[in-house]
Amino acid sequence: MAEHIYIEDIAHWEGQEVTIKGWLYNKTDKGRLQFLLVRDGTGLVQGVVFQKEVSPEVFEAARGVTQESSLIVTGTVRADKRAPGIPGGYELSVRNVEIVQLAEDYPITPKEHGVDFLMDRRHLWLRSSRQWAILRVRAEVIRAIRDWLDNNGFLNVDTPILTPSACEDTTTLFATDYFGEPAYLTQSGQLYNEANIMSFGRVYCFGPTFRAEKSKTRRHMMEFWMVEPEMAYADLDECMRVQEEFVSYIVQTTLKNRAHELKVLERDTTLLEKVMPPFPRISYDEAVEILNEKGVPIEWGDDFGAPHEVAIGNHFEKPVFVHHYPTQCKAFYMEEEPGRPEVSKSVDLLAPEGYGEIIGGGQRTASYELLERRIEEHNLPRAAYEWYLDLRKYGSVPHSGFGLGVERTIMWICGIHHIRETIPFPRLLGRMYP
RNA sequence: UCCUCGGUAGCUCAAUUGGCAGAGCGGCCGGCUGUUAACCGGUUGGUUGUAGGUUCGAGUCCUACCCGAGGAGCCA
Repeated sequence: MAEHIYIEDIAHWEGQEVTIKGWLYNKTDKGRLQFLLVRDGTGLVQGVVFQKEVSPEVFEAARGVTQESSLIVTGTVRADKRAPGIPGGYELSVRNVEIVQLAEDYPITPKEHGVDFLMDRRHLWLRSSRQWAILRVRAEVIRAIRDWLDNNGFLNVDTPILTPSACEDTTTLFATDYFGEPAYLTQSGQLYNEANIMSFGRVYCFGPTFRAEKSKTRRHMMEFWMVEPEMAYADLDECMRVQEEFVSYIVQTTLKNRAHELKVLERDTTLLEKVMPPFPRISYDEAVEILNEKGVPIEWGDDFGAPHEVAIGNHFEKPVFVHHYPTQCKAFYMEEEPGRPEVSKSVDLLAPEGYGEIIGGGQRTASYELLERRIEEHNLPRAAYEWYLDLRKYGSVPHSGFGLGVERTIMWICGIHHIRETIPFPRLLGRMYP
């Protein structure tokens, strides 16, 4: 009885008879020779079926099996340089083929398809090599995020998804009914993080966040995942130091553990390999100068649009910090720069290669009076923020934090064009199926 | 919300000035012992997004609507 193995381990089984349980990815019919490309979730391997070497029943099964049928193949593992697959280089001399279920008219062929067609069939599109590779990178990025934070003094403290009010005052919220009271899907766990650090020192929350903005670009989704570390007794410099260590670890770990997947994606990893601390740091003032020199005009005081982020990101080979944005561009809780209240202790991290902002963060104001004033200036409902003000009343400390957009990070690492492919079932403007 | 582009066979697309709606792929049948999105021969396949209008004649022109894509703003 042949042992059931997974394709990712196939190199360990050379010369032995094994069983692989999976689905038919593609087939080449050469008459008396059938090539079955089989996937099992861990990889892709070619089964070779010679008519002379199997029973007529088995050969008929191999000849008649259709794309995406579920099947169990048994055969001997053989090294062969010609063998395609992931990891490739090994193939199966097939002795037996058992069809579990014959798929009829699988709609997604190995040929070209349009976005609308594929998105309507996202539940099936996930089986394609490219999607498989991206989502395996996603899992690795998430694991790296948790590993680094867990191993560097951060405690995972969960923040609520249903919230009574806006965390930030700028963006649109998804509203729902909470037994007669309005409730909103969270757009950030940050304010709760700030409460949590006063108990735990360094914390992070990690979960889905929701923005009801009608953004229709390749970089936006209504539902996306964000990891938000927050640190007591950390200033802006410390915040940047943590970010560059964190991001470098995520990138290097993924390069190491997901090399096959990045190869499937034909990702040129030259620049990713250089993602190591320190990252260049420029002030908003310097960024404005660079932009105007590069012919992407901007006036001091304006926030960056996509073209500005891309231009600055492309100016450097590594991710670049832009710090001290104008106070008016950033959220109400940002700390002011002493002696220069028109700028805040904020920092964004912009990825190279045109991927734009992947982190937003900074030092939060520790002052009760300043926070109180800002809440007023932003016309926020004071009552909803009483608890948040309390944090400045009982042992306030300088503190900093940031939020990393998981999907944008995956886009950058995978080198892909659109954010919709970085999550299994994207929630986009006008699209919530499947 | 605004701007731009698009909707023709299961899929990806073509159709000249308004004049017989086509090709490749897929499917099916046949051939092939090394294919890598195989190849070769045959075959199947249409309410041209919807509703009106102009015209001898509309995929093509006009009006409205629906749907999709890309971008802007905003953001991660």
